[in-house]
Amino acid sequence: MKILIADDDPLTLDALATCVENEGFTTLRAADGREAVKLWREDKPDLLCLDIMMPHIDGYEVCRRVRTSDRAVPILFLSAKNQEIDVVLGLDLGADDFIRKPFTRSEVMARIRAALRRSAPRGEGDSFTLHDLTVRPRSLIAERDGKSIELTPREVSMLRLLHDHGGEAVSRDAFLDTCWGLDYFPDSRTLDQHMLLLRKKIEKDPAHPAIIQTVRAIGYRLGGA
Amino acid sequence: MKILIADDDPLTLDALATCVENEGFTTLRAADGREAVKLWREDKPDLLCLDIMMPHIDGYEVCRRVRTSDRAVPILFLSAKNQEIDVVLGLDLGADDFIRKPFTRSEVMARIRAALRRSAPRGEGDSFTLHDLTVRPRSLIAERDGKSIELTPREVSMLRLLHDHGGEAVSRDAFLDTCWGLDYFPDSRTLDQHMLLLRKKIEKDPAHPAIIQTVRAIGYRLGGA
DNA sequence: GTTTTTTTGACAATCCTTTGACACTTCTTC
DNA sequence: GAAGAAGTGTCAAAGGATTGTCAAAAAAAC
Repeated sequence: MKILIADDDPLTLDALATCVENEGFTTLRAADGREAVKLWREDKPDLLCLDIMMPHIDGYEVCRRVRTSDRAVPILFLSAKNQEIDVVLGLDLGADDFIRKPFTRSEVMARIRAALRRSAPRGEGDSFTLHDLTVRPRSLIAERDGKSIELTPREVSMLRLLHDHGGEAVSRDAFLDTCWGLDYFPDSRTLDQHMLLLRKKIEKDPAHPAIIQTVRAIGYRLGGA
Repeated sequence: MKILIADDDPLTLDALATCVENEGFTTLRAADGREAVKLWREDKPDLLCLDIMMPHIDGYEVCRRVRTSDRAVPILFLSAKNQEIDVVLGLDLGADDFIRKPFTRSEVMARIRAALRRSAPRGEGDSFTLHDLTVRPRSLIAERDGKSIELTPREVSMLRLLHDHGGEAVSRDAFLDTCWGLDYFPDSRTLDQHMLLLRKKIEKDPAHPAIIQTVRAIGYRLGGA
């Protein structure tokens, strides 16, 4: 998980970045708005923390530019100590939350985690995660603890369908509709067989699936937690 | 759209409620936490605005209680003028946003709309609650205190029938008609057996059912709240 | 043409439902 | 009140349906 932090005050920037890094995230640091936009383009962070008052391009403007091409990535605004945030403007620009200085370390992390949690089930785009697994559709690969697992296109498609339902059960018909053709005639064990292989690949204990749980008479769903 | 507003200061309560109503929402007004919980149970609002400092039950506690049976409904916290909000605690309890007094009318509405927007696509669908139990038909699951109980399709169907009668007794014939086929001939213990298993699953003390009460010579009903 | 992926069919394992026997409670009737 | 009737709770086990699993064939991809 990469988090972009933009602040023109070096002290604040460093304090924030350190705090975020200690929680296990990677950080991208930007000293002004222009750099923030550049870094966002290049590295596609999973979340942005933007100070509002910055040289060249202010936080609002960064948010506006990002939102023109990504309306999903969470954006948090930071405000200086005695500076009013224009909350209404921020929300209209698509901001997700606001953090007023002075802030505590735990408050910042709580808000970041909350924003990530809210945004997690979306992400139409590239990679997505389920449990401790990161799936990269373009590479047909899933990663856990740095080790990669090769997947087939159909398997990725199945995982994405599960992911997009975020914990809700997905019916067998939905699988066949989405991952196969609509007019498919499944009087067979096709779906089960694919589940079997998929579980053998991604589950730590395929006999007791933690990621893909079966919902009898319905289909399958992502395991809780 | 119903919005619950809880504040022990009548002036604030009225100002907020009026403001929200002018935007086309219906409001439920609560003067303290206890009333807020009661109103929530009865009317199932689509969003909650909770003052933190309130008599009897404070905002945190209201949030905690609501979250035990509904983890989806957006909850916003209000803070008095010179009063610190425990943001970390609030977020951990499942709050969605915080509004510090003094607030402007447009800020409040922007935050409310943003919270509703976020919650909309997560539409829990046709899930419903009975007592402290949240039933999610699509996953064949009931949840209490975050722990989930697996159900069968028939059990979900039985619970839904009970729920739809909201406290009124449901006849045994109605059960057989609705949850089984119409032309079913049950001179047997089928229904009782299903009630037995269902109670074992969802009742804290199956010997003394609190959720599913039997009405002799009629059928069953939801236990009084 | 070789390798990978997908599909199929047979069978086993599991879960859900139903049934029958019996115990228990509540209501009716004497 | 006591006895019987009706209604319900409980258990164990049978029956039916759904899903898991394997090996191997078919199809697709390289």
